[in-house]
Amino acid sequence: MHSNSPPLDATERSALFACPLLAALPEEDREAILAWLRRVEAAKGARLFSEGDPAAAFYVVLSGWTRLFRAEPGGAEADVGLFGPGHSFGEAAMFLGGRFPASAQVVEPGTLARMDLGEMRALLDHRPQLAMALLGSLSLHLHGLVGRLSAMRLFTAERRVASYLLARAQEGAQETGRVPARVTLPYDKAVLAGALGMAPEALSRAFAALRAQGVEVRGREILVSDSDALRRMLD
Amino acid sequence: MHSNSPPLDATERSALFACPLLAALPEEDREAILAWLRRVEAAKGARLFSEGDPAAAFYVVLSGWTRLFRAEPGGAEADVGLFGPGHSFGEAAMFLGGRFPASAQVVEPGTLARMDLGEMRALLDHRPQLAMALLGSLSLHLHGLVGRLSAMRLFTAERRVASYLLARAQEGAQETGRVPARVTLPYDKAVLAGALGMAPEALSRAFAALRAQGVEVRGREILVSDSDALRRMLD
DNA sequence: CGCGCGCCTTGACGATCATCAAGCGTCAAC
DNA sequence: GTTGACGCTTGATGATCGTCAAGGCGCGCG
Repeated sequence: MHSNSPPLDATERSALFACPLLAALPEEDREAILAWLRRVEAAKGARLFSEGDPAAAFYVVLSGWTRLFRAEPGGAEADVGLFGPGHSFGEAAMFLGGRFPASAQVVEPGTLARMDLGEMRALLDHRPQLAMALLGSLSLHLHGLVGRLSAMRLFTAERRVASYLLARAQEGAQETGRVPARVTLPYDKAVLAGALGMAPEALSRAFAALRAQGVEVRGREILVSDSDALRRMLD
Repeated sequence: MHSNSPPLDATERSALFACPLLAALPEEDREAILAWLRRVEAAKGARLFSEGDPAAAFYVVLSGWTRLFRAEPGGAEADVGLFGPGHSFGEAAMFLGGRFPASAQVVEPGTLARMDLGEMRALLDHRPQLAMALLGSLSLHLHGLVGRLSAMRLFTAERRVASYLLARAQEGAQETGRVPARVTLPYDKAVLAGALGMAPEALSRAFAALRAQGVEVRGREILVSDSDALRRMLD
């Protein structure tokens, strides 16, 4: 850990090493990276970097949520990523000519680990495992974008929401088949709407339509009383 | 080159080494890869692999064009990539649990170089430069998808077409500012439509609307008589 | 030459979804 | 308790684009 950076607490450390980028690294590489990480606290709405900025660092989310998006001069924005604890973002900028192709904004306050890209590059030259870890991480990001892009063209807003709820429900319900499943949104509905590629109003309407399939929304708590009904929508 | 594979002609070799994946490699690594490549001839419509298939190989396009897409049970398809001479695809599957997340179909006949993923993995362990090359290649793919995804949400079909024409026009006109610029489509319009995220009918209508900006379409030949008019659309 | 087949265009229609605007609940501050 | 801010919902409207259907154009083949 860099000298002028406060130490990580237990939760933060576990998020850090849950990250695909670091999870599989040998102890030696982990420590080399740890030595260069800086802990960053970020308030809701904070901008970590903007499209076109010189790419100085990448981040691992320790707590909170951060979205990546591109903006138009007109003011419209399109989200291209949403990252929570144990997710990394910005690594690819290292290989893309030194500029960030998107902006990053914290949508739920929390802490992040910030890693200088120059230092990362230097480490990379002597640590083959690190390159493999990066390859895995980039592949995951690639896969995520392929899923997003195709979902947007293949599924209606309502189906995308149903799909999201199902994924979150069975990820929460490790304890097999609890009914009704409860999903707790970790961010504002407007954030979810952006991630699913729709306007907040469209998300609200999708929830309303899904009441017919046993979906009950109260604030950030969502009850899914009949997950089979949702599954049937996605055939 | 693998024993039971015919040799590459000059055009094919130049496409191969124009590929970002191979261009920056030291001579030694290039030859190691060359030794394992197989030349593949592909007819129009040929399926190289399908979504869900075990990921056996990745490809470099030597001539012709190949599209990557995801399909829905209902039959709808969403394109997630379109690759021509000097482009590689499928590398990421090596790190994604052994299955292709999308299907590949040849849309313009030609030849490809096929590289076994298992062999690639073996090479990777002893050749750090190869890992760096892969990182660059994946980053490029990532960047492409970010561009696609955001363009689809931020721009109308007509603007996406205008943007495509501009990019192709000034890429073709290395000889500064020839007017009118001529763009030749290397594939069917239906393929372009898919790549731009629209139905073929929508592409046709976009072309019709762009006649007002001096765009004249005759088959695969497109004349752009006033590229400034196009640029003005994209503010 | 005429026929048929792909590929593309054009028209008509409808579905989906963004946008604008208004209203409502919750919560914190005063 | 009232006020106001904020996040969300709901309604009304319109733009964009997908879909279905019909027709045209070029081209190879008989």
